[in-house]
Amino acid sequence: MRPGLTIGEFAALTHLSVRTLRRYHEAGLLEPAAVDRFTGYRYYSAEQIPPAQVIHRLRELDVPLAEVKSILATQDPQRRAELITAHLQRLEEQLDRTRSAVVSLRQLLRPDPAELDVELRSVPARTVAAVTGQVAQAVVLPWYAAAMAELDAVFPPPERTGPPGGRYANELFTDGAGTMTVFRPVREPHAVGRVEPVELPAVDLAVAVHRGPHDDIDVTYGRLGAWVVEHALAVDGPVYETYLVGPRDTDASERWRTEIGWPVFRVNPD
Amino acid sequence: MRPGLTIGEFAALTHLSVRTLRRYHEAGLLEPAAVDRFTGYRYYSAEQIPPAQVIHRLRELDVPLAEVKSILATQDPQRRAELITAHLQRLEEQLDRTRSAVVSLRQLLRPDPAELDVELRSVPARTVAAVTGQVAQAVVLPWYAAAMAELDAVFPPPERTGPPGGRYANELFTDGAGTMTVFRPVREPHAVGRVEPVELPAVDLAVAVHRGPHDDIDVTYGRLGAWVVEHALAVDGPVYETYLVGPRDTDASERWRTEIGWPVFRVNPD
DNA sequence: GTGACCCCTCCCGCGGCGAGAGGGTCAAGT
DNA sequence: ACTTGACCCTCTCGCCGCGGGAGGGGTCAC
Repeated sequence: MRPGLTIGEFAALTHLSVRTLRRYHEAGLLEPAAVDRFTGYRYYSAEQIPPAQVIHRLRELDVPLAEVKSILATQDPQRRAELITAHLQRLEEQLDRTRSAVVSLRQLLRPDPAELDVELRSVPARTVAAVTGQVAQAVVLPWYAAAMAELDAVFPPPERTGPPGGRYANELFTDGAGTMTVFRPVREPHAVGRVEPVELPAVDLAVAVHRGPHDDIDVTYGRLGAWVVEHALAVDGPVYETYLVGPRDTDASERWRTEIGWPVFRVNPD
Repeated sequence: MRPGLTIGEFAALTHLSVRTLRRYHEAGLLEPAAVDRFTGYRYYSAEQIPPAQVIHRLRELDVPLAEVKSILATQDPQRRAELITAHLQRLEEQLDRTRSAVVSLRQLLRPDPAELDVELRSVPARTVAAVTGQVAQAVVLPWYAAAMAELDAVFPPPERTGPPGGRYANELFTDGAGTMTVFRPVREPHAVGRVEPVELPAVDLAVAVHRGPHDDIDVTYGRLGAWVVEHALAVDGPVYETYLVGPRDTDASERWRTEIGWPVFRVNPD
């Protein structure tokens, strides 16, 4: 009497490798229908083919094993579908990043980029309405969107005295986490919810304008950085962005204008 | 006199992390403009910002460091663009696989799949025109396309006596490498180029027809496998596919018909 | 001179898989 | 009953690119 399919047969049926099946057993993802107590041989049944395939597909979508496990453990198909769509959404975001990188790369490899106009500007201290937060790990964009929405809600157009902006710690870019502030100059800053009045200190900024969508904004950052260094300056402190024309103003992303301001100070060339 | 930018300053300018810059140095990807002989301090120059950014973008596209290195080492921009497009193409293929996995997953999670019609068929030995090869590692599809094209070229329509097919070792699916044969029954098989007459042995096949594009063909494979096991049979040997209606016949992929034949034998239930 | 930062090197962990070593088991043929 | 060869077992290591931490030294402004 055969106790079921051997691991090799099951591997052939599911198009998974033997090693992989063993790992899935070990991880508790796909328990063999029977395991011989004495030899340790794994035996599978035909009913295990569909779950094995589900795992296979999820892995092709780079769903981590732990998450696959929790998906399989979820009985409710509704809930299960949600978990899957959540992951698919993450894939979409990653795809967006990939697209950005391609655009950015093309820009970088373009033979003759137009000259970048950089202006040195001393900005006096000013008090603005702002939302500040310690943002971690890849939730930067959602946080930004929520903060900006809150700001917009609290201060309707007649209150606003200039375009919105943001102040971003450098660690945000290098480490993916750090302090960020989203702000807008308004007639009378006051505290509502997360929004509160904040005094931005006086700074000397090297300012350049990035044109178009933000896919390749890092290219402009880099060119601004190079300019700063070549002019014997050093950068210091969080960077400022001002959204002169942004997605809130026009759908035509090629008309967006983003002002980048990097705090600088003169280096003593001794 | 400052010898250049410190690694921390350079990190802020390029939005790369300090650790990552050190790794790139170690890997020979981005040599600092100067390294202090005594302290080991790395110093970078403004001219290194663009290459650093290129590396950054390529890494976002998951180009392995080794390949990034070879891209940077390539002087000829023409050649360089080729390397990059080659990688972008790989990304496209991966995207296709992802799409397939999504389709396949949906299919698997569908509550009530239609009954699968399976037929047991004894196929006598026959001699066909075939291209055979040891195919390795993810070049399966290109190899298939080339082999089929060669076959089509050698045997024009009047010579053909049936739809084309393939015979695929199971390891192809589990390990991604193995022996595959692409064949077509023709009036008079003869050797031309890689094409040669091959006698396919007689086999007992469990046969099912997969309808539609091949994205979710693994689902049909799994269901056929389950059927085979439930009918007290065991699978053995390479699987056969017959392309009743394929991309060569119609662009409407939902009308494709692929016959899957799995060699089986009766299990002694003693 | 002293403290606050910055920088250095070296080592480990992560995730999912392949690969190999070293050894036991199964089933068919002698 | 015994051999043989295919199959199965466990365990450990390597891959890739990055982060994190330990432990130690350098730089610079007060």
